[in-house]
Amino acid sequence: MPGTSGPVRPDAAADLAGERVRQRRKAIGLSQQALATAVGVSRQTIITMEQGNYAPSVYLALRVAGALESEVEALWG
Amino acid sequence: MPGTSGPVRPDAAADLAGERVRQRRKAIGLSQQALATAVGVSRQTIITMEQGNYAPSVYLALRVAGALESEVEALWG
DNA sequence: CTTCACTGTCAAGACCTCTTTACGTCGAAG
DNA sequence: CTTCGACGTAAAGAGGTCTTGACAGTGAAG
Repeated sequence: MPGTSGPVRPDAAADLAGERVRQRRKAIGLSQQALATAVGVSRQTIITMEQGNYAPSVYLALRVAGALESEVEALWG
Repeated sequence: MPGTSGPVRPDAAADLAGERVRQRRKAIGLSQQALATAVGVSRQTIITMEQGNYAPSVYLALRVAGALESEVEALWG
């Protein structure tokens, strides 16, 4: 019983994905709302995602990576 | 209200990811149980994943991609 | 025929993703 | 000082992920 239940979360190390997403978003010049709209989710979702300690679905991750002109492995790997 | 709620799922087209995972797993020569153990989840999770219509967390996707010597974008993109 | 590995189905339960609404702060204008 | 955009927090609710355990079908091997 790894996590006992619930979505698979980040391994040991920290959850740096959120910070990477935030930096990439700012680099692209998008507001949280703009990114949210671009990937089709609520602003809350983006906020939570950047806050870390959050495991989005692969599909959301793929969309975000796309909107940020990056790759899933680069942001969450 | 895109999906109204719940994890972001695949867009329009079919959910071919499951089939890709299955083919890659067999190509590598792993049983569902072996893959499950390798990525640290239950066999049920692998079964459901190959069945399609399922949106794993990015982290699980990354582990599966790793175990199958592939990439997230290649399997779920 | 019995055994065993592999695959699949069903189901209850714990924890989580994502939504919507509402409210609070801060800095940059006007 | 008021307004507005961008960010943050809180909280309730629908629906999903992942777990465990039990049970069943298939094909290969003894």
